[in-house]
Amino acid sequence: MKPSPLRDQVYEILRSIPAGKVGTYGQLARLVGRPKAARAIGMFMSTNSDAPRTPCHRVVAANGRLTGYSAGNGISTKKELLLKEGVIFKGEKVDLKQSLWQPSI
DNA sequence: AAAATGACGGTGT
DNA sequence: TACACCGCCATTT
Repeated sequence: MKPSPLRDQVYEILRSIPAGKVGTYGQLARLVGRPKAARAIGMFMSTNSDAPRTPCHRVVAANGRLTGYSAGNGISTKKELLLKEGVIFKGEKVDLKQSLWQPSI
């Protein structure tokens, strides 16, 4: 993948999300200074080559829904991973109320 | 350079 | 709660 400063920055923040917690695309977008670039952030995840290194599976939609995953068996694998890390699920969605990552304020 | 694409978010009905 | 629409952004063709 071609190097992208913004992508690298997103990955760096993504690495700071602890196991058992999840972040949202919009949240990451905001942290990199592009509050409305959630969509672009999603593209960075899809093109991620650092799967094991970057916990891209800890990123979910703002409503807690798992919108995609490039590795394993897709959403299923992503859900299993999060569940295994201790993330609380509410049906098909993540219980953001308890598992939403809260960046340093 | 312009148009199309996609792992989004918010609002309205 | 479910579905439809619009707005936004970076990457790719």
